[in-house]
Amino acid sequence: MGRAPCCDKTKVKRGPWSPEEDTTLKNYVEKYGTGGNWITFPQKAGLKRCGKSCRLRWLNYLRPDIKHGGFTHEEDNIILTLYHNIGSRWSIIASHLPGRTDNDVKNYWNTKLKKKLLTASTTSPSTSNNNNLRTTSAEDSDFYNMLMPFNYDPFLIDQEMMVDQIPIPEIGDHQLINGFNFGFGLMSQEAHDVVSSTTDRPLINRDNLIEFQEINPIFDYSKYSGLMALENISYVP
DNA sequence: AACATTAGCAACCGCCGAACA
DNA sequence: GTGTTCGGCGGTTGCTAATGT
Repeated sequence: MGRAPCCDKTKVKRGPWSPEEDTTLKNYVEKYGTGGNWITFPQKAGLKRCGKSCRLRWLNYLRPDIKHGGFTHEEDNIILTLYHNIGSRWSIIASHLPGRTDNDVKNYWNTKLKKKLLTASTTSPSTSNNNNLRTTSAEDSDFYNMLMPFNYDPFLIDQEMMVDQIPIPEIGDHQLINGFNFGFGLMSQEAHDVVSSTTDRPLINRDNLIEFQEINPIFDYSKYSGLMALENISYVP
């Protein structure tokens, strides 16, 4: 037997909110607050709505600090960067975008960003004509593409890391791969040792490269000593 | 002009974990 | 320790407007 529903769906209004309902909800919250209990809120506020519906309406639409309107390129970058780091944890991503809600970010991702990303990823880096970023070599692009089927995303190494501790770019070269400006670099053993001993930057080390060599012998990983994790990505619109 | 398709977005659903009795 | 309640979350649905045929 499943959980009891939070309210009797036959006795509450559903669907789009009317301006009158919005006003009632807004006025009540501004005057008395939410009372710490959304389930009993509708009765207290005089709304014939489910408590969850009231909560959603307030958080996603009526809150005074909500930002309406299109997303900026800067916001695009933040969403894409965080999505690569932590996946579809929309509430965390939204918390880094003042005035945006998880629902907004989720909708924006599903309707626009995902498509942009697909378009970008199907565009060969070597044919990109973007002048701001130099394109990567075909070999580097192949290298990254090789990682993806193994689900070996450098970002995932530190998935537990707090999102506000994502390493800030310092060194490395920026290269345009699949529509992203990657700040990673294949390193000498010496450089790899220095970086791994002085930062907590996620790294793919030589052992991992050897693993990849075993899994897919077509690409020659043996000439690399390490791969520095992605430092920064920015979406190329 | 009429209909079909697509895009955008608000709202709902159901699961999960924290808090509490 | 166990069961219940509620808030929060991500996935999904469904409505409306915009666009295409």
